Amino acid sequence: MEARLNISSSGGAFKEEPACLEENCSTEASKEDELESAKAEMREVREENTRLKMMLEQIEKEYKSLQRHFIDIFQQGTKKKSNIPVITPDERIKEPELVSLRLGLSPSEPHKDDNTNSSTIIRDQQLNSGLKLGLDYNLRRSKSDLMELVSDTSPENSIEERKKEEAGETRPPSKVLTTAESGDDEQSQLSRVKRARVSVRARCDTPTMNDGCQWRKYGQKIAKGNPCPRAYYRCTMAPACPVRKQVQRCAEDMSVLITTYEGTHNHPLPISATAVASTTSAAASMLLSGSSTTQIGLQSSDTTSQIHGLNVNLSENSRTRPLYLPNLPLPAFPTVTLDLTTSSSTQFNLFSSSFQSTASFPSRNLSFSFSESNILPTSRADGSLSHGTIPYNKTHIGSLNLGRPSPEQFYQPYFENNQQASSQQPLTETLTKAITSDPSFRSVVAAAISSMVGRDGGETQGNHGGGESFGKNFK
DNA sequence: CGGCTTTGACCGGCGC
DNA sequence: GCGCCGGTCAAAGCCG
Repeated sequence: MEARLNISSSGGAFKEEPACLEENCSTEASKEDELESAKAEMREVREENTRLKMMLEQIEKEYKSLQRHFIDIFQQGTKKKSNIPVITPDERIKEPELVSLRLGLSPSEPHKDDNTNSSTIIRDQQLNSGLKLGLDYNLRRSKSDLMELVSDTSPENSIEERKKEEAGETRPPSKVLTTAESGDDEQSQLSRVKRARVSVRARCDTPTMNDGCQWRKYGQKIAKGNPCPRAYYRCTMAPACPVRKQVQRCAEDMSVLITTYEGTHNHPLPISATAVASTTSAAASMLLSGSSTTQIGLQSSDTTSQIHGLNVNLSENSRTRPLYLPNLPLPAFPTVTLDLTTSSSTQFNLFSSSFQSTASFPSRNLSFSFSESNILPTSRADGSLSHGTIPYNKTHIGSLNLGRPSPEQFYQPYFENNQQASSQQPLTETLTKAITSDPSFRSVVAAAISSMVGRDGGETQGNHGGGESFGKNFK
């Protein structure tokens, strides 16, 4: 703001101090002018402050409206599942790992005006600029399409596999991968996309996380730099499912379990597994979409910003590994990591890292922060959402718990206090549903993510398979 | 008995 | 070419 402290050079009257020098009297007069201008400035500041307060009130109203909607979803979910214990605020306080979506202002810090206002502008600008972004996992598909529903790190990949299936090819999972990796440049591109991995870091006491899928261990290795063995699992829900995962404990913090998913399921999944897979798919898609986006606007060093309450960490760490992955070697393929381990602020970090050859995959470091003081969203028991659901999920919800109980505990720190049916609902599902069920939420997340991905990120998303998975348009 | 885990062997990529 | 390392295979054993 321009300071208008005009120093008047006009002479003033010398009434009380006739002996004063002309210079001193001139200073006295200019002080009065200064006082006046200061008063005027204060008035403007007050008006500006009033405007800001009004804006803040409006934002708070929007936030509370969203929060009510959030709570409604949560309560409806708990009502339909009468055996689900309702989480009381006290329980939430007791459980440090309990995470809840904090989109918008933090209740504990509701007056961060600058961030809020600026982020509102950013959101509006980005939404007006035709943002295309999505987080849902496309529940509108037919059952046949479900064969390629989840972990759609690449729609092309799905098409490729579908062609193989149509041709009656039955290859061992490893053969499928190796076949896809050979060939011309286009196939090379596909393979690069195909090999995108999603790593999930979460505090977990059990050997593996319960992600809703059935896995069979097929190998174990001691990886260099980590005394903890790395276990290799293969999806056994379908005979030829190529999806694999690697499970390894973090060397620095043994309580942190690092699960890396790779591949695309070629079979329908239970809704719990769908949630996890869709979330990882979204992360992978975001990473892969970044292959054609620029880093304009990103700072060279790791940056944390707040956009609508989302802690967005942007980093260009294509060469530097994250600090909290000190013992993981740089993988040959782009990797997105969902970090659910931050206990203090309970952050949901999402970043990609680890590029071996070139930085063709721009690194992303998102940190979705969740406030402990908010209510954790719980999906409805019937999975009904505004985005619709698929008959498969409805008919298979009951079957989720019929099979052999998996020893895995997904996001166990949270779910250990909720051992009823709600414990079968992975956190990612609730988050996904919470986001996808509310356009405002989607806008908020869209603004946050788009600010990181860049303007062409949405377009790139759309090019990844006509709206499949993460590439769905928000509107 | 079927499915799973364990574990040593094997293979291929990569760097020197 | 050689060694290292990650990833996979497959036989053996375990378990419900």
